[in-house]
Amino acid sequence: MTQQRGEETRSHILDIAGELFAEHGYDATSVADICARAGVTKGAFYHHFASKQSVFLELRDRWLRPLDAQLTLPRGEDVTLPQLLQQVADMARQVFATEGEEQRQQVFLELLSAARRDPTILPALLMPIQKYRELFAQLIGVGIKEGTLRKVDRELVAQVVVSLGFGLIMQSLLNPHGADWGHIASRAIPLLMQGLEKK
Amino acid sequence: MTQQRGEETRSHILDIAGELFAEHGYDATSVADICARAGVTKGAFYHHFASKQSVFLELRDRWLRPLDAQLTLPRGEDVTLPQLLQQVADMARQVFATEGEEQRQQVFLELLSAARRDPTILPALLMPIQKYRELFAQLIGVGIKEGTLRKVDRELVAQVVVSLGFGLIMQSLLNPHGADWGHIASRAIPLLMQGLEKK
DNA sequence: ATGAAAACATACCAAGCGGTATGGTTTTGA
DNA sequence: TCAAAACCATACCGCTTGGTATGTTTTCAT
Repeated sequence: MTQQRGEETRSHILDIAGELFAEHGYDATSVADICARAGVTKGAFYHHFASKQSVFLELRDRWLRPLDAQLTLPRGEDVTLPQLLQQVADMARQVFATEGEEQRQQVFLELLSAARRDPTILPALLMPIQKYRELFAQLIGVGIKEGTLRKVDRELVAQVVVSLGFGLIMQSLLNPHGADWGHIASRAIPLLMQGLEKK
Repeated sequence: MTQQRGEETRSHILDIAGELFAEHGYDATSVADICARAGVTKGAFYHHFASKQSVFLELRDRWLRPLDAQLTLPRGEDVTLPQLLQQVADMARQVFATEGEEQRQQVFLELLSAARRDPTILPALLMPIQKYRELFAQLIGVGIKEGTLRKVDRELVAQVVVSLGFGLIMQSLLNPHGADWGHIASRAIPLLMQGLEKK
């Protein structure tokens, strides 16, 4: 059976590998590097993991799982649209402020390029995006029925919102301290909703 | 002096390297791979290029240059805002339709991850984005003075537009045939401009 | 206490990498 | 025509890499 000490070093190796992948990328990180910073030798590493790639795959699952959970947050039956929007805006703000998000975003790039070489990763990356899109489409639909919003193509609007979020994340990744991305994100959504035209 | 045959094989190597970098990524592409597909040997390769990295840097310049040129396109003194917007929308559509764009977008990812390890690349990536942002901000300013648009934070709107474009590009990269991205892009901009609120 | 299984360390390897040294071939200009 | 320069091929090298084989220590149920 798996013992306690083993599980600790195993997850420790996983953590360190995550750090290094985020810092230098997957290819540029050698198994020796991981072992060195983790304070372990290759013997320990290959006792717990079959290969370097298997570590990456396990990290991928670890990073993708929370995305699913976050999706069901702003749901609810008897809430008004403005409330929901505020919730979404706050959530967007949190994405950029939460501790540990920086690393996750860095790894996101690694996953992106990995998805090209290994297409089996792609659906797992696409799924949350699609879920978000559906969620927003539904939200817009509610707004239209409420009479709060004009009759617009909800699919298109949802696509726009998701793309906007995507772009903001990417930019914050490129230039983390170039702007207050959380602030921008939280202001962008109301702006989108109230529109630009005069009156 | 540089001779003709030399220039041909040189640019041929450059092309092949571009293909392979787009297909498998920079790290996963070996010099031997490039030589093999290009139908040359290492002798030819290292006669024309100092290192593998220098090839990448030259490709980077080749890919970044057209971005600059495109930026000055929609300028002009005596054009109205609607005209400009249509121009921008059409331009956005072209970004996704142009032949060879797929490869450029693939390489964009490579540049993104490379920018992390080599921060000297980053400014060259950030510059076009900032230029676009300034351009749009100026555009919005014109619209406001014209009375076509409400008084809004032009910096914020510009940021939103750029982020939206960024997000669309990234999504089209992830899921090239999942949607008609050109169509979405060309419809998103008018949507942004006319807003969402009733009346 | 003890033996077996789990956890880890050490030493090593074949393969592939970017890059070089050197020598042959083609082109060019005088 | 002919030497010099540009062009390209072959063979090789030092180094790093992911991975393995094997031995040693730690843990734990009996």
